[in-house]
Amino acid sequence: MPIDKKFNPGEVEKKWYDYWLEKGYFKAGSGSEKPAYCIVIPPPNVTGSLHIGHALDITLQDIMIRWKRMSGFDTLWLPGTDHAGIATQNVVEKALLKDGVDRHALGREKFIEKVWEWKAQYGGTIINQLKVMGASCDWSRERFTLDEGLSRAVREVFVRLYGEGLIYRGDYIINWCPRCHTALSDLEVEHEDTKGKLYYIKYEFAHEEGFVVVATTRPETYFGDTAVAVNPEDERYRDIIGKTVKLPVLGREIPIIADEFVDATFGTGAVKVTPAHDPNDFEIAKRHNLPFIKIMTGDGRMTGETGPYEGQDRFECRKNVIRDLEETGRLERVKDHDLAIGHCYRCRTVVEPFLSKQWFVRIKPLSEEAVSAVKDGRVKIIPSGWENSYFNWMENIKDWCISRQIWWGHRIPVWYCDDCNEVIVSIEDPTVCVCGGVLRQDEDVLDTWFSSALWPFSTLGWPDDTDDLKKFYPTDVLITGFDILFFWVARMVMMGLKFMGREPFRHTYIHALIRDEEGHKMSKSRGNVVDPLSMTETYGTDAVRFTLAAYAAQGRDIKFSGKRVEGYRHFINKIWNASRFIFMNIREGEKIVPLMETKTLSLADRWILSRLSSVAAEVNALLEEYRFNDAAGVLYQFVWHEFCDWYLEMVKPVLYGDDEGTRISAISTLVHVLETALSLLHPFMPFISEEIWQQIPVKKEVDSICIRRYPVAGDGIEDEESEMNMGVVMDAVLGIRTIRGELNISPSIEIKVLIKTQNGTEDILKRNLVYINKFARAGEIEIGNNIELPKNSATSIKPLMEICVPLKGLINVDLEIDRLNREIKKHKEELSFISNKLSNNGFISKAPKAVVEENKFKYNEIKDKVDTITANIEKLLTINEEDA
RNA sequence: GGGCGAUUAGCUCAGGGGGAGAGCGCUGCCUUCACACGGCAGAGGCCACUGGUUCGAAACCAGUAUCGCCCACCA
Repeated sequence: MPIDKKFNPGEVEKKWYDYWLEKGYFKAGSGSEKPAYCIVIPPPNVTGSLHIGHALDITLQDIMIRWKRMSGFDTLWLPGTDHAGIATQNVVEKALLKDGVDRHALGREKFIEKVWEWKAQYGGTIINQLKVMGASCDWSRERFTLDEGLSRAVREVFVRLYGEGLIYRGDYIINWCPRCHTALSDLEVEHEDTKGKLYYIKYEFAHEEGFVVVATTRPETYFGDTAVAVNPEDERYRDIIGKTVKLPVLGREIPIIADEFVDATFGTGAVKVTPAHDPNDFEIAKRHNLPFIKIMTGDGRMTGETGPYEGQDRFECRKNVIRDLEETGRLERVKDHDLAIGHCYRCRTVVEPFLSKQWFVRIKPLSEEAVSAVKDGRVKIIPSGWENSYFNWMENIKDWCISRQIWWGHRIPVWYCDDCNEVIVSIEDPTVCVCGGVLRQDEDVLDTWFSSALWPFSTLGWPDDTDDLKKFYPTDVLITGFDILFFWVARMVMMGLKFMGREPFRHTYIHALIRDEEGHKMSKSRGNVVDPLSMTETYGTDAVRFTLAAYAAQGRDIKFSGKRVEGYRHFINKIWNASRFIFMNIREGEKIVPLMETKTLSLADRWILSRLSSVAAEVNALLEEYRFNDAAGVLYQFVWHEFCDWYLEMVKPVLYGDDEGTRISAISTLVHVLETALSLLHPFMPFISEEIWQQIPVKKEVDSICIRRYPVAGDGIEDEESEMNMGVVMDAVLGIRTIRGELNISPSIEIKVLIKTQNGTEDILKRNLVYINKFARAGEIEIGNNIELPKNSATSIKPLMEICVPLKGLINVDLEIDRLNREIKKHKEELSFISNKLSNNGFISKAPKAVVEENKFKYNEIKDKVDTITANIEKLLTINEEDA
């Protein structure tokens, strides 16, 4: 029964993905009796395209979902996309600009229409790419954060938080991106260590001779100064508190005040206070009732408050200010100074601290509960190392600025009446004010992360009490990268607890970042981005998925390269060819006997079935703990080395032999192990496992491997004795192979082998002569407890046996002597190590009995081995002498 | 400034108180009827450093060094 010589991933992937969709296997059924298992996808940006980080995310989630689906759960993997306010607006804005269209000229409504058009055109891209990766999402439940339902959830949450006083509006210093023209939350600012300068500027007293020197990194902000502050304890400045100084150029008089905040040891100990452009100064100003003067516009240009500098760009202005101060002798000195400059996380522009009226979430009441949820285990963070970061952030959390001065997003559901100053906060759009006046909706939209924070319940139908919500909330696990732990994970916990009264997910598995081959972060500017889709085209999706899983050890970044994927493609190839081999040996029209009905299982059959049992148990246990790399490793080791290298070789004599009974058993075993192994592998490599499984010529209880029952220990046969006996046979084979390999005995030469056995191994070996014969290419094999070993021979000592290959006419005796000497050296080192232990009274008295016994046993074993090898060397030396 | 992580074979990394592991690479042999994207056999490591705990440490603890990351309003 034929199977293609080569595995062709491209064709197969498309075929089976379509098949799965058509059959509706990914659809969750709320009515099902099965227990629920749910994962919500971290919604990718709707304008985005799949990068390698997504690929990892998706692979791990799909492994969990496919595993649970096969394990009898009603699984829901809920997919969707995020409107990604600033990012999307920027993308569309740029595209329009290319056509010479400015968004302001277009107007708000028209612009938003354009974004929706854009979404319609490109929004499907990333969804299709998820499908290429094999993601088994329930596409019938796909959501978008700006959907009607989700928008309703957003309004509901806003209105309720406002009603409870947890949302407020006010003038505060926020982070402002002059390019995106919007406020940003603290999280959206990325600090970058920069080598900057500290400028020392002289402020002259207004009514007497002399001056005070202040130090600043942003000299251009001095136009907004409304005071100079010193520490009240600072002796140097005690006398000048209360005096006034004049600002250079402007001549405006400002007071010298005392405030505890000032660190006397930094700079000159005197600080310029710029309340509208610095968060600390803002606080100082509130304490001292200082005025707030805005010196910069929203796009980073200087205002009329800066006199001659009006209209200049902030950086240009800085240069000019420094130059002018220097020319007028007011720049005392300039010092190198390292500082962290904040950049917009969407466009990399330097952000400005900016006084502005914004909306905020009072976050402390929400964060406290979110902390307890993790502390008492309602939410488990895996790996647990991230808990500290989570607590640290939650405990130092500051109010969340949620308003954005952009157009694409959920518009804030607040209306103002120009006539009576009424403020209406409402879920439904109001038409007119109570006073009959005209209402005007707040111009701002909400932070994208505000809607993402609701994702685990808004997608399930909240605020309605839907069946999905009842069945699938709380979800089981959230899988994502650590980069959005605060942005998203933490906020979902807060919002889920607040509005559902339950945690949004029981586990959150935080995976590492994928880096390039050299360990650098992948970025477009660096040009080291690996495109996962071109990888799947080159190597096949299964290989990419398996690679990602195999490298996804907890807690460490993954260095990724095509070379590694290539390595695992070899594994795919191995699986394909092993299957091909099995199919080749099934006769035309042959009916495969179910394993349970076979009566003549050989040692090899029983051994591989026992191993299969252990492997199934291990894989399940490892997946339960999100140890993807270990699970992948166990499967790799089992399939390649145990199944292919040993078992397939061992059945060959049976398959080509003429004992029909053992052949039938072997075929049953082969098919059973193949089918089970493919099932175990399916979550990791869905396509090839389906392709091969579909071709296995047995009666199937289901139409796809993806809904087959996931194997457990009972799918094999636990048989310790067979594993032990097989170990003996393997030892014999390995011993002979070592001799052959190291003494370079050509494979074409058939050798004679003598094995001197002890303690019942004689029987085991005699019963399994066929294997030794084949693996060792031994013609004549003599086995027995009391056989005489010839002098002129190469030897290999294994537990319970001494293997002997007569050398006469085969090889150089010196070569064997060298080899044995090397071996004896190794053993002697080991021996002295153990003997040191055993002669240590502390060890004998304090170490566990079993450990002591084990060491004694080992000592004797190695001692015997050394003695035997020594004797063998003696014998060989005698021969050399005789020859000479 | 605070916190976290890493340091194990040439490379990439698992492991985690009693025998140093894997993959790739390397060396030798093998074009054997599933697979050369293969098979067999090998070589290769004071598990970063210094102390401590212990009968026993690569593992646990403390410190040091180097690298990386996260958080942070000292102008």
